[in-house]
Amino acid sequence: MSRYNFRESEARWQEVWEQRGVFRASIDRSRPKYYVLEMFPYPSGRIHMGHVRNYTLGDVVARHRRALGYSVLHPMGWDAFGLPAENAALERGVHPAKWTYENISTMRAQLKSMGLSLDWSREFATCDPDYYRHEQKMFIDFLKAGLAYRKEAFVNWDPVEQTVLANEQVIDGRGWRSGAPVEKRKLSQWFLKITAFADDLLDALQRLDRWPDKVRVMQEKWIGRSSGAEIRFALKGREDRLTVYSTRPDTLFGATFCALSPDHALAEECARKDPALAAFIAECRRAGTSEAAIESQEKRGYDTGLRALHPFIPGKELPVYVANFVLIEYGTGAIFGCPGHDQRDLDFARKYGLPVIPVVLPPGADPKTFAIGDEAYTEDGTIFNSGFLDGLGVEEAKRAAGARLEALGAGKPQTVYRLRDWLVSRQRYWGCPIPVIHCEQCGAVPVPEKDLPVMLPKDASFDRPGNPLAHHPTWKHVACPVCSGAAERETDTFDTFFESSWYFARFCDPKGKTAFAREAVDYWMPVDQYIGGVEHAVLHLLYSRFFTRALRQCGYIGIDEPFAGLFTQGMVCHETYRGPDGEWLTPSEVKREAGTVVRLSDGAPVTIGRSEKMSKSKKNVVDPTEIIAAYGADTARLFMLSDSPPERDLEWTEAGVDGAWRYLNRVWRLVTEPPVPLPPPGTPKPAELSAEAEAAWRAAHKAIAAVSEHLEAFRFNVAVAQVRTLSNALAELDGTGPGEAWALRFGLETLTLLLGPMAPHIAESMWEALGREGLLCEQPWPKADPALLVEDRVTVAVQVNGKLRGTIELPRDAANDDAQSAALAHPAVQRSLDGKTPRKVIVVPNRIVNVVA
RNA sequence: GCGGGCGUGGCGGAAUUGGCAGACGCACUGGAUUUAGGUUCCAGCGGCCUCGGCCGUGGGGGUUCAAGUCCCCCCGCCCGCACCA
Repeated sequence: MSRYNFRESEARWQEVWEQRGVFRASIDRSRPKYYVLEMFPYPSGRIHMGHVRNYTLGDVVARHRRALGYSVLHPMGWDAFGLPAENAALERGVHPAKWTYENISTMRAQLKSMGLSLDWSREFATCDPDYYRHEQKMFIDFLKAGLAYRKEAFVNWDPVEQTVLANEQVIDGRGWRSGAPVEKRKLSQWFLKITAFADDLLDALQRLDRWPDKVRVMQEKWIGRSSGAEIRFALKGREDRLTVYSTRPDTLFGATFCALSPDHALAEECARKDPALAAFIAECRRAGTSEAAIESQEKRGYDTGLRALHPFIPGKELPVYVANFVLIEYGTGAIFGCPGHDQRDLDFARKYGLPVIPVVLPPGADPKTFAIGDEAYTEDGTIFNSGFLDGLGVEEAKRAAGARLEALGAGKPQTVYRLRDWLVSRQRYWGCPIPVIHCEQCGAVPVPEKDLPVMLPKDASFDRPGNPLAHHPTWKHVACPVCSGAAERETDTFDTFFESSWYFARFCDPKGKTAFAREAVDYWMPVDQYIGGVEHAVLHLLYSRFFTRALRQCGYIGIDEPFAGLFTQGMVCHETYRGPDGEWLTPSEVKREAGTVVRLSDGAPVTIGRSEKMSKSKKNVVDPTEIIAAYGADTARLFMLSDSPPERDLEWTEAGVDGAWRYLNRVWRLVTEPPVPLPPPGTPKPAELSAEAEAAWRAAHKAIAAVSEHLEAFRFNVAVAQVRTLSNALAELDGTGPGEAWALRFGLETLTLLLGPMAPHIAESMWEALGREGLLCEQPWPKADPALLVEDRVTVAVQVNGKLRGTIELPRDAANDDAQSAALAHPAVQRSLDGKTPRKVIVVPNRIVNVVA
């Protein structure tokens, strides 16, 4: 018995594909184009199973589309700037560039071992100056177009490391490495004006009909368009006014307090005269900056002593608090509190003994007795206790209140977005330098185009706290491009989402002197199918949508939406293991033994934990390289596609990999050791087919139809099951009857073609073993004959009162009367009816007969 | 806290979108062949059962001739929340 030699085979086919350049993309106007893109990887060091899954899914799409006759673009590159490179520099003394490019070469080799149908000639890394020079020019164009600007914003500042921390690096108010209490600091930073496109980004979501609904909903919520009113409260004894935003101006008569964010200018002003308030504000700032942290903590406040005057009720004063649940980033950073109709306000009012005035009456409630208990009433109803608004519905009252505010000069209706402008400044070394020069005389001046790119200095030092670019002895000192006086470079670099917001368009012409060759971009864009993790559902995808619009406005490209189709894959998970001392163990450190799991080294008992996303911290990782070395890429790919639907989490199991491996060997035997010799390739269908031959022939056509349909719909697990169903049918054939050897060849060739996108190496070998000319990956996708998909006879279920009592065989499309009488004649039906006369019989042709007694 | 998603045998999952629940696998059980090689082949495999059936798609209610699928309420788990990428 000859075993399939995957090592020899995979290496050979990969070389053949590369030598013949079969996956090279080119503009070909005689065919429809198809651009398949998987989210490009961050070069962290080695590929992980998430990559294997992502790139397997994309490769199935790419190979399938190629077989369907499309001109396919399927490129690969590296999202190469980012924090981990700097951490490596700090921890191991490796330069970020060296670390990054070495990782890239390791990971490139790993990806190549997967046999992906990529056009490697288009590869680039975003840290290549030839890449990032273009985004520096884009930024300058954005500046000119008013899409980039500078303003002050709060950051998490680690006083020991002298650096800005990400929210995830702040743990319990302290820096993750230094342990020092994190300060909120205001820094002057660069922003991109994504809010300028808020309405368009929101409205265009409706047209992205090949995106998952959940992603569209997430983006919709993220943009968070709301209409309400801006209300300007007069302050007792002061000239200035307090501006708040509310989505519920209809509840203004129920207002019993106002509240400021701890970061509000007025709060800071009051704190200068009130040390206890200053202490309260400091405490709020320590509690964490993320929206999650702020909104889930206990509501607390501090009375500033200021009193706001109600715009509609003369003489009514509202206390002004500083409250920890008011976000500075949303609206105006100040609110009015209506405890009756907002849960947060209610919690706050109860805690501080503030009055609760209901102003929205639920339908059917009695205005004399209706009162608010522990729950605020947030549904629709009729306004009451509200002067001129009484009797209106919530929506009319919003409009009426807005109009009255405007008439009084105390506010106006307003639309507000949750979406904030994109802060792109990072105080880091390993990123694209922001091409601006700061001059005392001339202000912030863009670097002239002839001086681009602004390159990172190679000789930065990472051994002391702070931004290496800022410390560099010479790099930042330059002459002002306008007045030639002494000036300094901007030492901030771009957020790495900047690079990933346009790489997809660069792949159309990756070596061009300008960012985009219009001909190539116009031909290939948009991406027809984009594939990646849901974790990017909002930020990366929204930034890319914005960036594409900004590039269009600046004349770079002609489209708005970068990704016509989107697919978000699930995570790769694995069981977790803990040894006797509670320490995490990797799957390779344990073994299964008689139903339990023990440690490989000493047989100590191991506790099995639930399956979780593979992560270094829990050690539940399986290295793709080891799997590919042990089983081959095809087995790994097939397992990735089997069982779990691609959008759901996949559990990696040893048994599942074995199953995929056994299946491929089984298929190999089917092709190389058929029960009878196969007729030569191209033999015409014989006139006579045995019943078995006919069944196998039909099974092949059904498999073509089913696999095609499921591949289109991203149901790859079902497509794999259908391929297996075909191999089961072919294994049944003994080949001796009329036409059976022919049917077997037809079935095996079909099987090979269908398996091609999933397990491309073994499929090439099968094609060769079947004696066919040419490369399998260049064969057209097979077509199913619709006439062979339907059977002459069908099995129809027979129910009595909706319960299954048996089945009957009928000719296809039999008359309803025939179906009915056949069903009534069924012994089980007679038994169930027990002499009763059926009241009604429902016949669904070719499916079911339901006898209602 | 807010937002999003998911619950079907021991396990992963399937089910022409309202029409035979459990396709295809994994695990397991019995048998055959080979037996030191990540074998292969055959049979069985939701639960209960008086062998005629009864119960079963997280739980409870509803619509319908018919519900995993549609509607209402509840429970559990997972993910995101703006400087990780």
